[in-house]
Amino acid sequence: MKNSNILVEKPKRRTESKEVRRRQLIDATIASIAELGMSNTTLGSVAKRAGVAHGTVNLHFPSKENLLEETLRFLAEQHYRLWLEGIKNAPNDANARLAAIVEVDFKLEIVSPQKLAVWFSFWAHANYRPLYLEICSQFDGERGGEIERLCSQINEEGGYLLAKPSAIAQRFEALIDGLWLSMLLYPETVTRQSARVDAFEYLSEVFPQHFPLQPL
Amino acid sequence: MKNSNILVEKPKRRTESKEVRRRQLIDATIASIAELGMSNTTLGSVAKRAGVAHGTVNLHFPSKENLLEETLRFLAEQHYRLWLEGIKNAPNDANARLAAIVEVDFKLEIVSPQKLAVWFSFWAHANYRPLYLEICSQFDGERGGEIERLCSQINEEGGYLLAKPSAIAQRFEALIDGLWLSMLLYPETVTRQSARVDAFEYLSEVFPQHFPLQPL
Amino acid sequence: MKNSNILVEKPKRRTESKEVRRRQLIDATIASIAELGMSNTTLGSVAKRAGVAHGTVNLHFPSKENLLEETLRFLAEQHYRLWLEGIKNAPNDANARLAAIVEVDFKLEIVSPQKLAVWFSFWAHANYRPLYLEICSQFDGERGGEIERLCSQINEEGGYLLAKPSAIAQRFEALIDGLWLSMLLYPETVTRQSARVDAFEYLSEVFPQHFPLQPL
Amino acid sequence: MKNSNILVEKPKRRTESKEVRRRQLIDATIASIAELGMSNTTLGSVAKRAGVAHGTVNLHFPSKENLLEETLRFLAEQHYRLWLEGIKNAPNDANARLAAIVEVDFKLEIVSPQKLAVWFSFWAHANYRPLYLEICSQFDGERGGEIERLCSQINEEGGYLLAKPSAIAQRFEALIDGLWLSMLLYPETVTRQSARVDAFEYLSEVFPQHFPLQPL
DNA sequence: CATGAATGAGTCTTCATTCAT
DNA sequence: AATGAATGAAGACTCATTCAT
Repeated sequence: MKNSNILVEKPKRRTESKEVRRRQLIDATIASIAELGMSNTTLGSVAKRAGVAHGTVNLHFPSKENLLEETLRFLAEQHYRLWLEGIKNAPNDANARLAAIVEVDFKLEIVSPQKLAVWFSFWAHANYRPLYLEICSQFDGERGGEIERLCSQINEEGGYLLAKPSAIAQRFEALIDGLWLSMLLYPETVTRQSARVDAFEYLSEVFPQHFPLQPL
Repeated sequence: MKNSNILVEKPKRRTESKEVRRRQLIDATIASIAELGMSNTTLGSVAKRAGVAHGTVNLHFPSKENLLEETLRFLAEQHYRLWLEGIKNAPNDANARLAAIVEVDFKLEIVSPQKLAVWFSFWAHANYRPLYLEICSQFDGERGGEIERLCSQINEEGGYLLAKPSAIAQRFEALIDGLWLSMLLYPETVTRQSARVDAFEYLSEVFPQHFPLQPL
Repeated sequence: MKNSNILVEKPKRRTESKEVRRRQLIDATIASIAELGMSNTTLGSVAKRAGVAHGTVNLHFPSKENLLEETLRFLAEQHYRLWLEGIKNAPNDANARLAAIVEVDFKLEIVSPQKLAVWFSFWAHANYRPLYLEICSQFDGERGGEIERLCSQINEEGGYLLAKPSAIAQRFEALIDGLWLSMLLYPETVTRQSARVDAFEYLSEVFPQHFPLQPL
Repeated sequence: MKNSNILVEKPKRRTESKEVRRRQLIDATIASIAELGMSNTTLGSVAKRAGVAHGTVNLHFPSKENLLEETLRFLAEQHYRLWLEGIKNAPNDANARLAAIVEVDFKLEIVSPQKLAVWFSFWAHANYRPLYLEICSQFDGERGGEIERLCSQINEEGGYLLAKPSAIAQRFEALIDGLWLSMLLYPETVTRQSARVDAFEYLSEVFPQHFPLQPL
């Protein structure tokens, strides 16, 4: 009935606008969490930033909790999407792919000050909101696996004789997380650029041939 | 100014029991934040865990905000105290001192699951609670400076020819933070022991002579 | 004034479908009140049961209050209509007419579980929604008058020597209401049939010659 | 500790005052339901009538639903208490006891206009709030059993030859409920006194020797 | 010192009503 | 006529803080 006429665009437009509104609200949520913190983020603060009325948030998200979940999911999916794109477009050698991963991890869309704040807010709640962890973990696993694979390959190629590429990979991931934290806490001294360089320098330390030190 | 030395506690109260009660409430706060998250931590949840009545919390801390600050201060102080002790007791060579610092950073008293959760909760709020940052930053600065100094010295001693010991130092700190996050999020796979080893392996990578790889 | 004859519906609308839709919504209202209670009945719950969109209810009824009024009016009218029909079709003797009234009062269309629930919901609000009472009272008065007249006549015919037929009539009406309540509260033990028998037994008690006890 | 000194009255006073407050809030709930109806009764309307602040209601009752339940329980218990007292103080013959039951059922404490409104509000919700029914049913069952027993006894004593005393009893209970409804809907014409007389007249009709008609 | 009753501001959520499509 | 997105007022409930005991 409603969609019997395939040429009718209305239903689609409605749906679209609904998606737009959801996205708008998620953006507002990110802004609010970044600005006020998760504890001080209220449906009011979100609605205000989205420029809509109070009740509109609950119209699109059944509950505040659901809004937060969807916000995290959005961040996770965005990271995943850019990550896929990054490794797809990278040359097919291991170090180029690893580099591509790093580049994504320090793209503005991923680690804007706002989004950093949101990521850490969610992580701070991971213990008692298992769903938060779940939302991230699929991608995290996939990414971790890929990094490990790449490290293994590079290790072999270079004959670096390092015992456990898996340890290097894990350490590398931890390093990036730590750099993210530094960027969050000390944005004046640790910038996106400096952190990115830092990450690459780590790769230079462990895989000197594949990642020759950039002369600054 | 007001907080010229943020980590130094107010002069000792008259009654000892008052101090005891304060400590009890801070412990309860840590437990509550770890268990319920910061957003769900209420004076009620703290009082319950401390086994005292509702109003007692406000008797010892003028406000909830102050309780949180004092809790963070307690954690920061504890870390500072153990850190001081660690480097005081360490042999006087640079790598021993650096190792001592790592040991402290993975002591149970510092990175128990509870305390990890609390640390990240505070960091997640650092952006809009500048005081939180302030409380940490004095110690963080001192520790960072020391690490940098030690790295420089080791670098010189070993003739590692790495361009910037300061970068190594920063990267090292970031790595530790990242390991903390891994311990928080994936306590099953990243334990205190494994994370500690990871940190030392990093030192082995950059200062192989000073930190020879431990054969497992 | 405005409601000089409260039970008479507004003049027929232009479109037939409008009337149909109104009836559909009233049925949905009855279903919703029966299922969820009056407090939990929302325009949403009504729309859902009617299978229409949210805003459609307000298209046909200016307000929720008006919808409720019209629903009550519908019930009252329906009772009135069946009552008129019942006494019209009854033989012309008093006891047959009284019996006819009882039969109507226990017809499924009048005392279905759903409708019972709705009746009592409205009565529970009669105190502060005078209009509800008004809607019922015209019919109630007429019916009460008729019952009293019939009782008087029967009383005279039978020479029962009961002081006040008016009291008998009132008592009889109260009994029926009470039986309705029993049917509402204990549908398992008090059924339409058993309640009907009960009502007739009462008539047997007071007018034994006119209503001889039915041997079961 | 707290109660070590048996002479200390404080703890008791506290408890007492808590009970007093609860009662106060239940009274306010009854007043509000009677005045505004159940749907329009809010925690605010209750708090206002009790002369306390908004949050105080939730301090003593975990939820609005619980407040309503406790209110119903209070009414049911009050009825039960007066009923027990009534039959305890009555002479030991069946008709006196039956009369006592009627007297209780029309006592002002039981059928004040306010309380009538509340009773019917609860009954109107009985279908989807099974707990409401549960709260009433224990007493209702006990009372019903007693009435039936008394009717049986009276029937035997009088040799009334009425087939089923149980039916008479049920009818009697229904009649009282119906009279309550009349009192609720038409307080001007059906008063406590008139309804009480009505009930007794019914008994005169079925048990003429035991309940001779009162000459008015 | 400690208690816990009371307060009332703040938050989430629901929902009647409006209105653009 | 019908839809359903948007609104915002109102309600239930929470909780930091106060204060009498």
